[in-house]
Amino acid sequence: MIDNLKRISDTIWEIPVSYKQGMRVPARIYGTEKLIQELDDAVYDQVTNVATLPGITKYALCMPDGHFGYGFPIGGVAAMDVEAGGVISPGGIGFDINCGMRLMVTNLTYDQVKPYIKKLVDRLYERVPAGVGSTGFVKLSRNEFCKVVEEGAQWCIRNGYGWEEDLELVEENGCIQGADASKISEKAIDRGFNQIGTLGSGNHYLEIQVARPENIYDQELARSLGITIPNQVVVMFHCGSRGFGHQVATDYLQTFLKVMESKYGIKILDRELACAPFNSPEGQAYFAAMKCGINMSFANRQVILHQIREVFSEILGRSPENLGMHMIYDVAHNTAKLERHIIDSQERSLLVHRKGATRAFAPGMKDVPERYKNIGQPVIIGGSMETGSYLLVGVPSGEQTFFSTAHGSGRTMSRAKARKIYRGEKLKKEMESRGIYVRSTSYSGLAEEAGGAYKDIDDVIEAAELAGISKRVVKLTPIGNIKG
DNA sequence: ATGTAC
Repeated sequence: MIDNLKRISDTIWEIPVSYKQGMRVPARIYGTEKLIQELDDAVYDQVTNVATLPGITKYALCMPDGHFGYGFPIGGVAAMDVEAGGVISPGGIGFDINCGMRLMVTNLTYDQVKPYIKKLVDRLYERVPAGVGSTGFVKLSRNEFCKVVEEGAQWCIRNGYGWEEDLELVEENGCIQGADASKISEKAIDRGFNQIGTLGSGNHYLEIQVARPENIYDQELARSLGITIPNQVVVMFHCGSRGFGHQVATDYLQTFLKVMESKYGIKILDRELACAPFNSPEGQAYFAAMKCGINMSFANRQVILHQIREVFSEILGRSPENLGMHMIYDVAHNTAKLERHIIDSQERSLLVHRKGATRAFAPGMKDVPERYKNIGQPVIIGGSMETGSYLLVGVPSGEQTFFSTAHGSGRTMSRAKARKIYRGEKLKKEMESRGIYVRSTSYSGLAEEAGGAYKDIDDVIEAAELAGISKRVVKLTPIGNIKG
């Protein structure tokens, strides 16, 4: 397939509209030659299917961590012009609505934390429920849950889960406007109301990490983001909207399949790309329901953050304030958001689908928190539990991807294949011998997340930087991990 | 990702 691609630069590859009937725009895949060679052929099929969707603007994009997903590739970005019949598609957002990353610093060094790492991880494992079907300690009535999904992390702050200062460091200040609980099903409420403060399973995790001096790529940017001492300990976690978001996506996929062709005359190449015009009753209902998923996820991460502060405080015998447990940022990587972008020197309203892709706004842009205005929006990219993760910032040349970048390493093999190759018990021991203490709800789940089942995170980040869609600041390496 | 299937 690589021979059919037009090489735009070392890290940008294009599939022309002539590739497939119905493509409205070319597809562009980001990656080094090595990453492109490793890419599953199904991704080409998926990203070119996306290029046929009504209203798609400029390109159907796939980020350097791209891999096969439901309908859209994971790593997919598609911006739909809502004034030109553009659609909204759950497959372009993901079942786990507002799956995302949160990162917090401490004022502790690796040497200070090392003696406590097992205690910390064991206690975090108790206090942050993980695994399929786990429920949280926040007891809510169904009515109160409906408030949470409309108010997001702001509800949490009012109810004592976190600090006022946290909110400005969450995308959308922790509450996206326009969430409407009357647009979600009873079934979604049933699945979600006891899931606030839970990690989930699969690739969801909570990790204690170190910013080693040799892994800081830009000293000044690192300092501006709060990485100020050598071997500073930070806490990163990855989770989403649990069964709640999953149910919202399921509900509206069904709705869209019913009306898409009969009512709106939209023909698609893959049922998994079910969609509706953004400006239609069904499209608007899903948009408002999806925003409930976004807020549920912000609330989920806010409560987990609170739990982490409590655990560190308990184990280390100091208050969270005294431990300097301030947030760096919380960023979503499964959303569709209405944004203004300049297309061919004209400002347009675009619904930007980012599915396994992170918003990466440049310095000076509206919606970048005041304290990061001059350096750009922080981007948190979770690697595998063995290899490490990255903190990056958005850059002006990110305009080419509607200011989007990668979200993780990207899998290179199926979960089933990883289970055949790796053993969870052995992996746990090996990781421990390398200084990473890990707790997991399932050994098979652990095997699925082996570092070897993922692309090389360094390659992905390098590709994103060379392509000019984000700039790396620091690589963070794990010392403790709780695996969902 | 997910009460891992309606």
